[in-house]
Amino acid sequence: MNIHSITTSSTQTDPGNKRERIIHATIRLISEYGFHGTPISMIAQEAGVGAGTIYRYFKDKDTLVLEIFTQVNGAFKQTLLHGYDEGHPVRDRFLHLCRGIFQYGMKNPYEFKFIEQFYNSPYGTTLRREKIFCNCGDTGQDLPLEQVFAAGQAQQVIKKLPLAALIALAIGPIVFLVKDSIAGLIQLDEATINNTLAACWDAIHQETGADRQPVVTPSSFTTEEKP
Amino acid sequence: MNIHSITTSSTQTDPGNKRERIIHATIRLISEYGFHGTPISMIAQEAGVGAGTIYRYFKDKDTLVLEIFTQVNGAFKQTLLHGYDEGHPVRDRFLHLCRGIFQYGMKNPYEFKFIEQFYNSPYGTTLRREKIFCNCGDTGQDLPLEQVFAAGQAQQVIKKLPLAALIALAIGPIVFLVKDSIAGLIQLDEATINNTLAACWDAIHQETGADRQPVVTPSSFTTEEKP
DNA sequence: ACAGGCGGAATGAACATTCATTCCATCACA
DNA sequence: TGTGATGGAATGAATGTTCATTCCGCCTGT
Repeated sequence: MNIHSITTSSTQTDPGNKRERIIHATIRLISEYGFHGTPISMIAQEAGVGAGTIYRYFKDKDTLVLEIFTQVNGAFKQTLLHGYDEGHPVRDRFLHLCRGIFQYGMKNPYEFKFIEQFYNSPYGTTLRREKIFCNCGDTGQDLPLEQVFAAGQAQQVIKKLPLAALIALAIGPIVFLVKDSIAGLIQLDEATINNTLAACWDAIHQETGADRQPVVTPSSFTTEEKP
Repeated sequence: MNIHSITTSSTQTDPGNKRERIIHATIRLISEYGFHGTPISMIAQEAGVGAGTIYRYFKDKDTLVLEIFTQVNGAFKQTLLHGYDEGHPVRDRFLHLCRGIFQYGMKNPYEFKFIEQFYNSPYGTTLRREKIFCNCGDTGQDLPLEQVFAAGQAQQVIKKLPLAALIALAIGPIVFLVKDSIAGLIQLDEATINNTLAACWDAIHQETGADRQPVVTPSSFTTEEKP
């Protein structure tokens, strides 16, 4: 295949980039066909390696997928934190995270769908359950979304809803939209994205008397002013 | 394909019940393990029939699943229309439909997840794409959600966002929350459900001077919600 | 007695995993 | 520098398993 090239460091690390190729092939195929829908043979072909080679890098199919998930999920979370500033207002932090999810999905469609697939598999469900019921064993790498919600509730700018509901309201629409976009069902321009993210904020936003929209107040409705 | 419809008076045996059992077993298992993750043998065992019997009622596995999807999806849509009144205000109609999705998911978790699985499979994606690009071949059975959105936009009570975005904002959180609930990760009380649905409305709601709508009952017109 | 529904063993295709073999860069030695 | 030895990496045919589908003898209702 390759001529002498960069054979400098001898036989150690993955000359042909094979591990990388296997990983990418797996992500791409599983994101489309799911775990049981993508045989090892298909992965090998897509990666341009022999089937046996995969087992040189990964113990078995389960391990392969689990390892990829850990890596991809970690990178994803890392991406979200880029440019994230805890000092910013709650709304800004919220929008930053939501936009991050959005952009990650648009830029990494295969990884995004791979993560989705994983979370919706029995294994992913188990994992999520364990994460909730015993908060142990994690690096505290959790999405800072929870903290934003807590802060927002303390400031009374975010509705008093259970965490799960807030997460659903924030992330649900984004996942939905990104999937449609990836599938080629829609084309999103910048304005639509911004407006949709703002709408996610509207969903969780707790209105207070202080920040009511600066619009006309119908006098007929304001007869009672807090007796 | 066809089963002679039980030749006249067959008051006994088990003719209809078996088909039913096969269908339910398929829904339950596929909702959990996905299409490729549930072998025919597993379905047969769960249904309490021989593997061969399944082929007496369905041509092959694909047909089985497709037929079930058509049936379940139809019943689901039908459920949503129960008690639906086109004459009601936009917000009421919207909440009716959203609540319908929610309740259907809570009452029929296996069917709900089955539909999900199907829509997320390559076949489901193709189907959705066709549905969008050529609006042909359907019984006009579409979710009336689109009509609610159109009406709401005409009345300027719903944001001017692309249909896909509105759908994502409305349905995304519900699907998310129902899945969590089915997985046993959360327990939802009536108030939380109501508030979450209201939040979905907030997401798509276009504020005008005429309405401020904190969740409130008609009896008390207090616009302030703070104790 | 018999027509046809039924269960489940039979069948061949497809799958995950293994393994004997090939390949090739490096190196010892002349 | 040339030559052959060495060992890890790569491969795909081989292996045992599981799958979807078919087939056949049993059994039940009439």
